[in-house]
Amino acid sequence: MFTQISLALNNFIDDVLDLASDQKNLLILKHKLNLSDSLDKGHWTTNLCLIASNIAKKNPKELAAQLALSLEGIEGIQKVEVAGPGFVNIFLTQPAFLQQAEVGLKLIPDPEQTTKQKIQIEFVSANPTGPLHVGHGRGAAYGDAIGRILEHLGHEVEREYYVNDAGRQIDILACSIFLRKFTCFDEDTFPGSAYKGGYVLDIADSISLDLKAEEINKETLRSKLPEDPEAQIDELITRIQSAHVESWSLIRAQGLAYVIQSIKADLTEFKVNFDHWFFESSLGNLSDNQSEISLAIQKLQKNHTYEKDGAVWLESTKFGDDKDRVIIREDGRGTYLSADLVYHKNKLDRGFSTIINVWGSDHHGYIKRIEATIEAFGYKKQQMQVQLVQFANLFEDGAKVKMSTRSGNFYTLKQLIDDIGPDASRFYYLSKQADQHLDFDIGVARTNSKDNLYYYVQYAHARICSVQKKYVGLGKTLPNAFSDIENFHACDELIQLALNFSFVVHNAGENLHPHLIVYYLRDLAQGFHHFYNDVNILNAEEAEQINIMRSLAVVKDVLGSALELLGIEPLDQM
RNA sequence: GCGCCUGUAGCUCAGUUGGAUAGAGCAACGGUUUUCUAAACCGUGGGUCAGGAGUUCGAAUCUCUUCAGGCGCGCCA
Repeated sequence: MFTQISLALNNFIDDVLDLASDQKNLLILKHKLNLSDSLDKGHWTTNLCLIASNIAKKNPKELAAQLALSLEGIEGIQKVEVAGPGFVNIFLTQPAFLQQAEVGLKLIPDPEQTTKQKIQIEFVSANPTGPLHVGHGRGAAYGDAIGRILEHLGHEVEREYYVNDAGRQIDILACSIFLRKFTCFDEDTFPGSAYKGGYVLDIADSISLDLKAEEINKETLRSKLPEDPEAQIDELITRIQSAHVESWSLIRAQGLAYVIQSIKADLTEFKVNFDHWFFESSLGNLSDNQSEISLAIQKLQKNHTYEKDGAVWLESTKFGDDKDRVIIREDGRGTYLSADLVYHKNKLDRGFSTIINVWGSDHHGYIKRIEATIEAFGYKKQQMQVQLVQFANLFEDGAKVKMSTRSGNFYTLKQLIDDIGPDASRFYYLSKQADQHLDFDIGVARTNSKDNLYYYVQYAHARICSVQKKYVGLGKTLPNAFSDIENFHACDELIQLALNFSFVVHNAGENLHPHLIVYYLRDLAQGFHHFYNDVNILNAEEAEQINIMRSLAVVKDVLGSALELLGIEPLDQM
């Protein structure tokens, strides 16, 4: 019916309203055809006449009366009412209404008709210097859900993880492993800027070297170190690197591989799979003037850079940034930005129409400069969408779970998954808009009651499965169509709610808001639980029962699909 | 100081891009089970949508402003 009605609305716009083409386009863009939020407002409702009256300067109620007349002739429409300031409420015949449920899962508007886009989502991209923690989990759940939703809407999606394997952080990791492996410091003198987590010891144990502990001069290593922790760690890196060239590169490579492997394992357990792992190191080095990074920077240097204080600056202010940025330091090394801007060029060169970056919200100041560099390379900044994700606070029994990355004492994603499972974790991660603070209460996620929204939703799905099983147990076959529907009204509200799935998915996809699906699931589950308590299904009269079972199958399918869009497996029993 | 985000019921949050009477969960109180899973359901109370001004048929939503909170402003990554 959506298609027929929206066709009629377009005809109305063309034939009845006499508009200039830009006014017409505005009207087409702004008017809405929605499922009514309550059945006494009909099944469908449109604000077309309200918008049109604004644009065409005509009386909305007169327009609405005209529109109502032209809609009433359409097959399947029972009556049309003008309501409020000029809404048009459309009531369908019961067969036409239920007919919609038969295609309940088919999205409207149909994805086949929308333009298919090639979209890339880059997310998580945590530095490979330790295990993923609960903050990363939120980005992982979010990016993956967005991917699923966009795929469901018919787009082609690639998921990518950007591995920062070239920077100083990895040197610090390697250094930490070395210091642990050969116990170069006591616990209380261990360098403050080194990684102290237990996993560093695990990595140290996993690496076998020819280097013997006796060959290391710990005295020299520890002597006259700078006070400043950052300078101290840099000095340690230099000393170890130059004294033990081979062992150093072995530790660095194997340590990195170990961490990446554990990150991959955690993500797999979390049911997040990346199509592509992009290594920063693959961009090459600035010292090699034929490397990807050098060539890209040379391109920028033709028009958009200048030298000052011995460094190379990108004129990012020309493209809307707040200040110009250094891309090559005084000492000739690149900045973090230099690699990152080349990475973004690389992504856009690969032909994605849109690239979505999921970043921690503390990076919001970074958006403008990346947009500026995208434009400097000749792309449009609108091709990149940045979605910020706030960190999640963990609570347990009302108290905040303390986390300290510095000491290596933090709640890992793995622990969370082991504790409440990947599905409940994902559900709660996605239960709030991504760029808002999230208070995640593990205690609630463990409980078996209505407090736990996750189980409330799953229970609705499981209950339908259970009724279906009983129904089949009575020797009956699950109906695959409605029958004799003129007077079947028991499930009207439930079906209307189920039909809204299409609109929720579109909305969630357009705005990159997976949390809308969580709230929709809650509403649909609630609608079902109300119904279930009101109606004794298996004692209903035969014809009625068939139609109820058919309706519930639709609701079950929608619940299942919605859960799967969040990466959650629907439960058949609990 | 500049920039971004936020402010909705006691608490945690939704609010379909400006629509009809602002919703839900928790918490509080009262009720529902010889019947398909009570991990459920029903009822009651609870609001100056932070304050103010503006835009229009119509504002929680858009503009301006005040107040309160968070974050970001490196030749760090």
